[in-house]
This record gives sequence, structure tokens and C-alpha cells, in this order.
Amino acid sequence: MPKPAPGKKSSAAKTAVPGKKNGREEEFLIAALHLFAERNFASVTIKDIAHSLGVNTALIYYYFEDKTDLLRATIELAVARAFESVRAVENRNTDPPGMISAWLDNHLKKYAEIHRFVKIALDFKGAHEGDAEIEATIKRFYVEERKLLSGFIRDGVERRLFKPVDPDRMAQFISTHLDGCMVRSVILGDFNLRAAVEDLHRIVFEQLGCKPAAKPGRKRRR
Amino acid sequence: MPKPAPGKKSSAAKTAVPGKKNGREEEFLIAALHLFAERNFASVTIKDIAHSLGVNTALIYYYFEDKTDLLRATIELAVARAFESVRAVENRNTDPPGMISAWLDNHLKKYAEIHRFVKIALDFKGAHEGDAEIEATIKRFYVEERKLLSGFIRDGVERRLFKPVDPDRMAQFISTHLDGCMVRSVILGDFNLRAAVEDLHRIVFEQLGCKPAAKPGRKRRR
Amino acid sequence: MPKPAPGKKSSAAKTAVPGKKNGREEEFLIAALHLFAERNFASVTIKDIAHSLGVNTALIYYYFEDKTDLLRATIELAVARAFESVRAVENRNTDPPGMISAWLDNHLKKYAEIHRFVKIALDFKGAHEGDAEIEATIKRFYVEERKLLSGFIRDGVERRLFKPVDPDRMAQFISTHLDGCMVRSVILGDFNLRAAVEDLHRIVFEQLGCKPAAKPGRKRRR
Amino acid sequence: MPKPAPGKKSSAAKTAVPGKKNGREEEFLIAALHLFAERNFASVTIKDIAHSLGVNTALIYYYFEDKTDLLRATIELAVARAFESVRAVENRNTDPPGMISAWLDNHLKKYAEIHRFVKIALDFKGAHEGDAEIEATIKRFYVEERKLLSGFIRDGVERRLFKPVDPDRMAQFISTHLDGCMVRSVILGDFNLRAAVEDLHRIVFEQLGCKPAAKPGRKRRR
DNA sequence: TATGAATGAGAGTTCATTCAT
DNA sequence: AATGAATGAACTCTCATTCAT
Repeated sequence: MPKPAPGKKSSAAKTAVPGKKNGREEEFLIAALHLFAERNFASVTIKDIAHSLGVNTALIYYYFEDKTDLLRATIELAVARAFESVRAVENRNTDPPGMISAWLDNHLKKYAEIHRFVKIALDFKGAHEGDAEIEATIKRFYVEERKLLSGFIRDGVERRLFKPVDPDRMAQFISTHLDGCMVRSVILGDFNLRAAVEDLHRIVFEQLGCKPAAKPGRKRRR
Repeated sequence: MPKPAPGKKSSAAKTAVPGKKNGREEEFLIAALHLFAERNFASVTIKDIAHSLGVNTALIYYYFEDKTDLLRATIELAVARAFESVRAVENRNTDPPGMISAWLDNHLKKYAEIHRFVKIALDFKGAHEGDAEIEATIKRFYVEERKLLSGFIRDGVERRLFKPVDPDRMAQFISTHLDGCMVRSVILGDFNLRAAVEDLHRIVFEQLGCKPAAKPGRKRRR
Repeated sequence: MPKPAPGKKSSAAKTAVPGKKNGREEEFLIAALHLFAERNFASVTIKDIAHSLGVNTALIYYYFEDKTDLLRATIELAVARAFESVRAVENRNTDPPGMISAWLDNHLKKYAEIHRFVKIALDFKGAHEGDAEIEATIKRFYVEERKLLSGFIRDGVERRLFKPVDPDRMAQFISTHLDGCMVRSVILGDFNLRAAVEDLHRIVFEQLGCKPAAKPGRKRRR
Repeated sequence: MPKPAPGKKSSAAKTAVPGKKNGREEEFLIAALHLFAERNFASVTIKDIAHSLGVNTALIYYYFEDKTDLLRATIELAVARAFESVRAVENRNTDPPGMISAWLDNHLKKYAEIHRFVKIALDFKGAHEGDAEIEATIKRFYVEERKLLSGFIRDGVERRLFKPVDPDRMAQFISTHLDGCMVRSVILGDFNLRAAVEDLHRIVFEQLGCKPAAKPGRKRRR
């Protein structure tokens, strides 16, 4: 009863004030995002999160219902951030080949962001089967991602820049491979993400029958 | 009355490889393999495992040092099983294109096995950083996998069946993509694994400049 | 109804030294001191200690690292208390014979305190070999005790009140005998501590060539 | 019912076949004696004892009712052994001063035996209050010990070799001090047992008004 | 807002003990 | 006489969560 519930009920009400979140609340989300990505959901304790911000454990319960609610909000933040970077690509470039290149490039640059999301999404399954809200958020990410990619491809095919491939399948292929890259870089410490993305880039463009725009592609390690 | 007759569940493996270290120890490993793959290492309790075999919790400590030791043994089993199926491929086929096809096909058939391994390997990172033995076992799997695949490719290139691609990079590409497929099928319930593997198959053979052996490719869902 | 109103037992110490680190932490220490002295370290469970204070088991871990840390703190408290009483003697009396008498007398009065310390110290060996900190605390007690006693004796010898005995050896003798008394009173239920200490008193003063101050020496049982 | 109980009911029936015990049974007792003396009763596990003999854990239950029964039998063995050495003294020497000297000397030589007994006796209290049989055995040791010592002293007093001291009190004094020495040598790793016993020796003989028989007394460390 | 103190539930683990062979 | 396998009870410790302030 003493708790005045400032925007409770998960993060649904949070979008009432878009843009900057309440400071503390976002601090928790960011801290949680990092910790959940580094370790398992189960391995990260409420204490870990609170300590990493230098605040009291109980405070988390002022902002979030419980640990799962925090996870929910964290995943939403991760998805939002991943799209932020994707949207940036969308607005800057207009020719399909460039878009795809930019997007792959983006994966390299935003490695940490996307990596975090995949890791958390994967971890989520296995400890929280049943939470529909989280499941929906995750799926939304993948659906939008493919929509975006297949949009580029369809555009290129229509403008005869690409060979007549199935845009959906090609989008799926790219996106699946990128997930594979993410997984590998988690599992194998010495995985060369840059080289792997470059190889994907080359192969995709060969499939599309179109020379890539000679990416800078710095030195390879492996 | 509460004691539910020992040795009821998972008795399939009990008589599978007689003479080997089967019996209880392997029963535990198989039960653990399934549970760890389904849920997180942290989410699976010792009680869960014991109960799934209808035995007492303490019995686990008769066969394994502790929970981590059980995980270690489980991962070793998973790797052994994954190689079992791979070796089967190796011995049956001799022409490189057929080998690669067979191997991709194998991923489809042994989906559950490999999927379990990837899931556990991924989960391992984040809760057990530091256990060098487990880490080594996981890495061994990937190293051997790539060695196997690149061997096929090198062979095909030398026999002029394939275009002169870099065998290591191509092997890495295939193997990474397969991991991506595995992850997707965990995260996304409706992921069409068969279709994804077929697409990979087609693209790989295009890259190798060689028609695939017209796989049957049953109905596609997506 | 099962919760028996917090802070019921051992509330004596709660308000004993206000301003100091009293409150719960000290309550735990006192409860533990009594229990560890009564029974073995291993026999006393965390539950026993918590229950004796009417609080939850987990609360102990809020104040102490683990059970061994609690033991450590308990021994430190016991040593501190033992010195408290010793210091009291030191400040009240200045003539060496009186000091020694007072000190033996003190052993009688503070029987419970010292007895607890010896019991715990003895128990410590055999279950915790390796904890250097605890070992050091115990040794400190004995070193300081002997230093104190030998100081009295040296003083008396220099002032020609005592025969020229070796102060260190005589101090060791007294202190060892007192430990013997403590042990006996633990092992043998009907050991007459008072009589034993009186005998020591008499013999020591004979050794020092000096009449004791005719202690009252109430009734003897044995 | 399948258990044929070969001399069960604790060690009461064991004396039916005096002299050498059944081999295995005595092996267990000796192993237990050492382990209980080194560590706590609670710290020594049944597994420890069985392992130290290279046999199976369950075998212990063939010879002993349970762990406490083993302790009971162990204490009986310890007492028997302690008296063995005492009796040896009794038979070899006849002059009271020599007897006392021999007995103190014996403590030095049989240090390990006696030390073990005191340690176990002490440990017993605190984990097993209530076991009357064990308690009686322990008390018997102390009663007999004092009887023996006071016999020597009374003899010496009657023969005018000693001053007219109270034999019981002097015996108690000696025996208590020896316990003190034992305790010290457990608690303090660097306690010089030899020197402490020598000091006791000297003081006792001064009290008895009789020069000790110039003990060899090798070099002192402390 | 923020905290210190407290709790309940449950996890992993150990251990004495038993039972069939 | 001896063992391997199994069990139940207990213990230590952790963690999410709550409550009063």
C-alpha cells in the first residue's frame, strides 16, 4: 500500500513518456542488459544488478514488479536499440546493394548490441517458457528484421540490380547466418566475426549477381 | 509406496551399448543431456534429474562429483554422439559432393542431438566461465567439425569437382550457418529448419560450381 | 503464530554496550558463543543459533560470511571477554601476590567465560585446521595471558617478595594447570573447580616462598 | 534378519574372547581411535574410517551397531590401552618416588595414547550427552588413574619418604596438570610437553619434600 | 526515493545407514 | 565377510522478495 507505483504494470505504461526514461529506471535496464548478456538470466542476481549501480537491492522492486519483469523490460530495450541502429541505416542509404552492405557493416559495428539481444533471447527460452509478452517481443524483432532485409532485396530485384531471387528466403538466409555468427562469437572466444561477415557479404552478392561496393575490409586475422 | 520402482524411465539407453559404461551412469547422462538442452543449466535442478529417473537425489553424487561434473560428462557425451553420426557419414560416402550433401542431411536427421549440443554449449558460457575442461571439449567439437568439412571441400577442389575455393573459409561458412539454423529453431518456434538447410545446400553448391544431387526436399512450410 | 516475537532471548547484551556494534550481530555472537561452548562446532547448526534468537536462518548470512566466519567472530569475542576480566584485575591491584591471587580468583568467577573459550579453542583443532586467522586469535590469548602472569611474577621477584623463580616457566605452569582444571570440569561433571584452584594457589605460593592472603575458601565437595 | 551378529550388542560381548580381537574389528577400532583423536567425532566420517582401511563403508555396520557404538568401543580401547601402560609402570617399580617419576615419564612416552583419550573424552561431551555407557568408561579412567597415583603417594607418606600431604588432593593435582599439558599440546602447536612435564615433576617433588631421581631431561626448547 | 533488516523457499551437497547379492 | 548401490534426513548457503522507516 505505501508503494505509489510509478508506471508499474511492466513496461507497457512506460511508453507514456517516450524518449528519455526516468533515469534510474533506464540505469537499471542498461545494467541488466549488460549483465544478462554476459551471463545467464539465472546467474545474474538482483544483488549483482543493484550493486553494479551502487544502490540497494530493494530499490529494484520500486521500478519493476519482479526479476522477470525486469527481463521483459530489458528485452524490450534491447530490441528498441537494435532497431535504432537499423533505422539509422534505412535513412541514410537508398540503393539496395548499399543498404545490404551497410546493414552487414552495421552488424559489425553494433556487434555488442545485437549480440546481447540474441544471447538474451536464447537464454530466455529454457527458463521462461510461457511468458507470452517476452516471446512476442522477440519474435517482433525477427519479423521486422526480415521484413527490412527482404524489402531491400525485393527493391533491388525489381530494379534489375539483382538476379531474380526469392527475397524472403534470401533475407532469411542472411539473417540466419548472422545469428550463427553471433552464436559462434559467444561460444568460441577466438571467432573472427569480421572475416565471417565479409564472407557472408561476398557470397550474398554473388548470389544476387552483383559486385559489392569494394568494402574497406581491414586485415583478416584468420 | 512413494518409491516408484527404480529404473522405469529412460530405459532405452540402458541396454543400448552393452558392455560399455551403461547402467545408471549413462542413464543420468542421457537424462541430464535432455534436461540441460531443454532448459538452462541453472534451471535444471538435481532433483529434476533424479526424479526423471525415479531415483533419489543423493544417488547423483555417487556417480558424479557435483552438478558441474555432471555437465562436463554430459557435454562429452553430446560431443561423442555428434561425432558418431558424423563418422557414419564419413564411412559411407566417398565423393565430395555426396559427402557434403550427406552431412547437411545428417544435420536434419540428427537435429535433436546437435541442437542439444549447441544449446548447452551456449548456455555454458555465462554460468561456468573458468572450467577449462568443458571449454576444451566444446572447442574440440568445432575444430573437428571444420576439419572434416574442409577435408571434403579440399578433396573436391583437388579433383576439379569444385571451383577453387578456400576450403577452410567455406567450411567455416557452412558450419556457422548451421549453428545459426540451430539457434533460430530454438528461439523461433516456427522456424523451418528443413527449408533453411536446403537453401544453404543450394547456395553452397552454387559457390562450389557444382549441381547438387537433386535432393528430394519434401514439402516446405514457409 | 509460529513466529515467536523477535528479540526475545539473549536480550541482555542488546543494551549492554550501546553505541558499539551491538544489536543483532552481537546477539548472534553471544548465542553462538554459548552453543559452541556447550556442544561441538559441528553439532551446532545454523538453525540452532537462529532459533535461539527467534530469527530466520538466512539472517545469519546477512551478518556473517558463513558458519566459519561466525566461529571466527565468536572466538574473537571470547578472547576479548577473557581479557576484559583480566584487565579488570590488572587495574585494581598492584602488589604481585595480590595480583596472582586475584587472577586465580578471577578464573573462578569468570569460569564460564574462560571455560567457553578453552572448549571452543580445543574444538577448533580437529575441524578447522588451516584457518590461520582463528589460530592466531587463539594463540594471542595464550601469549598475552602468559605475558601478564609472568609480569606479575617478575615484579614480585625483583621486589624480593618471591623466591627467584623463572617467571616464564612459572607463568606457564599456572596457566597450563588452569587449562587442566577447565578441561576436567568439562569432562567430569563433579569436578570441584574451587578446590582445584585453591590447591594450585597454595602450591604456587609455596613455590614463590610467600604466604597467600588466606583466601576464604568456602566449603569443599571432594 | 540376515545379519548373523557376531558378538554384537556393543563391545560387551567382546570380552568373551579376551586377548586378540577379531582382527578386522580391532583394525576398525585402531583406525577410528586415530581419526577421532586427530579430528572431531563429527568431522570423521564412516567413509574416512573405511577408506583408511581400504574396505567398504557398509562393512562397519557388520561389526558395529552404528557410529556411536563405534565411538563407545573406541573409547573402551583407548582406556584399556592407557591402563596397559600404567600397569606396566606399576609392575616394574616399587619405590613411590620412582613410581611417580616413572608415571610422569610414561606420560611423555605414551603421549599419543593418552592424548588421544583426553581429546576423545572431551569431544564426546558436547555431541553425545546422554550416553551413560561412554560416560561411565571415561569416569572409570579418571577414577582409576587417581587411585593409582594416590596409592603411590599414600605409600610414600606412610613410609616417611614424603611430607604428610593429602594423597588424594596431590594425586588430583598431578593428574589435572597432566590434562592441562595434553590440552595445551593440542591447542598450541609449539607447546613444549617435555619441559612442562619436567616442571611438574620438579614442583611435585618439592611439595613432597623429596629430591627427584635426577631425570635425564634432555635439552629444552622453550 | 531509497535503505537495512528480515524472511521463506529451495538448491546443492553430505552422511549415516540399509539392502540385495 | 564384504560390497556396490541406493536412500532419507539434515545441513549450509543463496536468492528473490518484502516491510518498516
